[in-house]
Amino acid sequence: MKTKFDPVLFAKAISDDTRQKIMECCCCEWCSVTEIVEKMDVSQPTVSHHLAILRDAGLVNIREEGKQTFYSLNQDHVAYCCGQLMVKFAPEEKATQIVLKTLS
Amino acid sequence: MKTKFDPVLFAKAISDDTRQKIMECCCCEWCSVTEIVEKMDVSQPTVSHHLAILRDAGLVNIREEGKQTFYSLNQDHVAYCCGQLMVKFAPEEKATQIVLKTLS
DNA sequence: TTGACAAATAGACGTTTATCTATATAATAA
DNA sequence: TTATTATATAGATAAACGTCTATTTGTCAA
Repeated sequence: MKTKFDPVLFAKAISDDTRQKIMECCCCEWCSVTEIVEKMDVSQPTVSHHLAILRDAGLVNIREEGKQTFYSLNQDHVAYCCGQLMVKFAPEEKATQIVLKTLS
Repeated sequence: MKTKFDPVLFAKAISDDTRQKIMECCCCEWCSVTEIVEKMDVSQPTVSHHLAILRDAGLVNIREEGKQTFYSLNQDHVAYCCGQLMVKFAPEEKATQIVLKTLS
């Protein structure tokens, strides 16, 4: 069971270039905050801030280990949100019908 | 042939509540600006402003007819953008593989 | 040609957002 | 305990954004 889909919350969460870069960083692997900071050109507090926004939108998985916190992109939720966007804003597209079957 | 996909441009375009309401208005039918304004609770210039943002993101089709301008949501492009988002941020999801086949 | 209507543009204003530095919190090591 | 490292939080600041009113542009009818 998914939490209720909020299309504006999702869109806002991914609507920033820095956040999309963070999402790319931890798309296919767990990354600590420090590792993410090293790949970005913004400060550590800025990265933490963006991670909080992604977390609030349910877009990242979190694993705490000692003093480190690891993040990974929640691909499942990304796919779900994109599918819901398609249902809402592309209901007559063939691709939407197909996604709908796959996601439900 | 599609114009190059810009995931931040797309996300920004749909990241506002008013714009999403406009998108709903003209999702499945052509609407004049006046018709859209009537269904919304913002001024006509505000609607025009948001329509311009949606237009710049390629998200609406436009048809001019006399003194009226009709807009309709470009569902095809919405589906394309959502699919590209899935490819970028949910590459390992089954749904993404399936969408990819349908969109290409 | 004048008036009315539809839509876009200009400019002002307040809010939100992205960033930074400084600091706090928490965990580990010496 | 104290120092160090990792992350989060607080507060300040500047830029971006959404909205409004006023005006302009363009089309049509009288």
